[in-house]
Amino acid sequence: MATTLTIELPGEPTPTGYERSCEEASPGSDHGRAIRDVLDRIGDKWSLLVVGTLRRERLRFTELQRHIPGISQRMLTLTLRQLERDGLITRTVHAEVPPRVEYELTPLGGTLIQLAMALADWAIENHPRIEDSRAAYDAAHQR
Amino acid sequence: MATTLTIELPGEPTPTGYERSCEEASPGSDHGRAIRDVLDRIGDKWSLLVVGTLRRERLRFTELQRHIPGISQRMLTLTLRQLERDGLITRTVHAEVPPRVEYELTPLGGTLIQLAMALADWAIENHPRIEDSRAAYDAAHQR
DNA sequence: CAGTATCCCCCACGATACTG
DNA sequence: CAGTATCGTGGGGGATACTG
Repeated sequence: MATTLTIELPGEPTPTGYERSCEEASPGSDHGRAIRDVLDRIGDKWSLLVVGTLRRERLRFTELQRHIPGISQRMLTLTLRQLERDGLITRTVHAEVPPRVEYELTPLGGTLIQLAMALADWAIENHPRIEDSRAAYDAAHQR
Repeated sequence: MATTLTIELPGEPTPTGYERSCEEASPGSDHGRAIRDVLDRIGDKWSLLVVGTLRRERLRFTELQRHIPGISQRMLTLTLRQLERDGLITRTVHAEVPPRVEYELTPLGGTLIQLAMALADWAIENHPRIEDSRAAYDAAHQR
């Protein structure tokens, strides 16, 4: 069983949201705001990592913290709250002592994973080129 | 006329870079660094906008500034320098008076466009859901 | 025209301490 | 266990002025 992701690559101008939003002076437009909102979330330090960690299993607060080395309680809380507010994860409190709270991806959060994977694949494939370019640039411009 | 690119997304564990980097305590690992580097670039305020503006035409400094309302000279310069250092755009100085400097995408920069489009499409398609979720969350948690 | 150079502000994030 | 509350800091980014 495999999912199929289809991307339209316009040979002729079939303007995508991105193209249109670039034309029309991006920020301020509705599309500009949508893109900015999403970029703010995936561009921050922890969101994508949290989503990735939840991709297969529902996890508790402390378990998440163990899976994501370096994250502080504060940032884990904040990140989880934002993801919950945006409808990307759910937070379930079980009425027990001691308290048990579980987080899991929503379907919407699941679709974000596809994006994250495309991003990660591009990053990993092209990072060597980027590093080489940086080295060359630094060599040419240092004094 | 449009080309169709179809990608098989494995339903069974064929770990992608993203998945692997989530497993292995992302930051610190090589993949973690690659992803972070790319995220830092596309997550910032102007890079994606600059790349998008250059997607079809080579442009001069002032032209870029006109196409991207709100960007300051300083931020345009900084953004262009980083993109150039990462090998995503080229900077060509023509020996003329007055000076003429033109920026254009490299092939590597061109591949970034694909990413940007996937991102933008996801953002535009899902933004309504996100906004609804936010409204619901805020209504439920306000005091 | 295509940038530097300064100054300043805000806030994302980290560290630490405390709590229902 | 799963969080708040508080304090402090770095640097991303804006405004403005100046220059080869």
